[in-house]
Amino acid sequence: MTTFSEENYLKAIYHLGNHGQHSVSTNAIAEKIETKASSVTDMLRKLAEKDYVDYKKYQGVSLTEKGRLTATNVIRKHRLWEVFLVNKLDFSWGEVHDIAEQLEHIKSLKLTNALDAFLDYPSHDPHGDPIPDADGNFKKISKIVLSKANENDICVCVGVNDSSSGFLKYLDKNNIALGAEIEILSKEPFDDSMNINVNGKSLAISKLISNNLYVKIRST
Amino acid sequence: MTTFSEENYLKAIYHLGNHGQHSVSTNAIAEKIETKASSVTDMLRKLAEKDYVDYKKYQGVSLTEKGRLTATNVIRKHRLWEVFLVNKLDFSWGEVHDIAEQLEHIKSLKLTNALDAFLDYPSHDPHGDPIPDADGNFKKISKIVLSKANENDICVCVGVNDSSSGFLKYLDKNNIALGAEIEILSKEPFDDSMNINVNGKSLAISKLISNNLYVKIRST
DNA sequence: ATATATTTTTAGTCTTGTCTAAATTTTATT
DNA sequence: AATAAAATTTAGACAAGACTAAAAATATAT
Ligand SMILES: [Mn+2]
Ligand SMILES: [Mn+2]
Ligand SMILES: [Mn+2]
Ligand SMILES: [Mn+2]
Repeated sequence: MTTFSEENYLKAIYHLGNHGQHSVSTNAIAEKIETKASSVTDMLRKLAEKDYVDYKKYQGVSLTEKGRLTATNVIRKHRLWEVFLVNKLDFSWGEVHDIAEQLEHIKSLKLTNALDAFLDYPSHDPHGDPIPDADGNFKKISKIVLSKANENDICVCVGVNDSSSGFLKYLDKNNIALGAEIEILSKEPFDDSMNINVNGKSLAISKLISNNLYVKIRST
Repeated sequence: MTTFSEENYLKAIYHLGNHGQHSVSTNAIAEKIETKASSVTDMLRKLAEKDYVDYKKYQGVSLTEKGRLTATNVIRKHRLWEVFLVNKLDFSWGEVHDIAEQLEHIKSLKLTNALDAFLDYPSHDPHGDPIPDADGNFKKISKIVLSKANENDICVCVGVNDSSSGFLKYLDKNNIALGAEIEILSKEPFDDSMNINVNGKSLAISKLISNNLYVKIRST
């Protein structure tokens, strides 16, 4: 049985290592989890002891299969609960993350599966992030960051890279939600800003915005 | 902010003191929470320090208003989550308690209230226990223990005193659920057993059963 | 009233997860 | 290759929450 803290470390290693593929540095974990590097070292030894990670001193850390499965299960629960909060309890997409951080640690396989069924087996959470199945498998979708789209492209918003409530509020204010159609009117090479058309209104967005919005190109 | 452990102690004191009315002994808490008396003493000092309880050495402990409110809020969440699991996710009433023990510690007033609304403001949980409102107020219903009913009484099952999965399974096996109509056919004074009629079938039940079933007398 | 039994508290230890400060290893720079 | 810088680990401490064993207070029984 894993503790809350162990689960948070596994999740961090998973995300930092890009789906648990490559290994991760102590400092990166410390920064992500907002703790000290020495605390991370202690925890890595413990996780290695329990076979959740492969760890050799000074060499970084990577998830074992057991660790990867634990991490994806926590992520699965996190995202299912986010869907529940938005779809069933009418929360906005900016309000759900902190609550999901708590709910993701509830231990009951039956509950997770029942929730999944109750929500009609959603494939993505309210921020466009894919929900892994019980075996930790994601379906990959081909999404690009909006800044990579070209002039005259018409795209659909399919996700956000930054789920902070500040960014989400900005999007709400400008009526950009998942599924919104975005047309690239022009791109300004000097500062990488772009003019887009969304919901009939034109809008100038900075590089910071376009780098954090995922889209799918619909047509050209 | 209260920890999980603090909340469990407050809940125990609340229940043992009969809705936080009278004071509770160290040993009683230890037994309820399945911990040692010395651990209880430590925690009581901490809870007193934080003004959740009134505590004087060797004199037992009672909840302050702040403590009572915290306890009822945890109980509120526990019972709302039980309703959610049974009514929305189709869990049986014997499966929900352990999961609710986890969910009751999730901290979000907005979530609790949204859940309450989503469930249509239920007044009782799946075991017939009343759900307090946000201010910690219960509506009292007049229920008696089945053993107190008289021959020829016709009653409705409104709750259980023992929520253990063993007892609930016994009830399920005999088709006794909340709302079931129970007729007292006869009472045996020697061992306090009774013959009842439930759903057309007659059934002999021991004192242990009739002492743990709450009913309301419907007619005579 | 005194002795005995029970309850409760204290003292000291342990584990988990965190921290600071110091030591060590690795990486980068001259 | 030697040195400086950065990253990582170790050593030692602390708080929360638990435990055991011993001491102290309260309750019970003679
Ligand atoms: Mn989230
Ligand atoms: Mn999300
Ligand atoms: Mn319960
Ligand atoms: Mn209940």
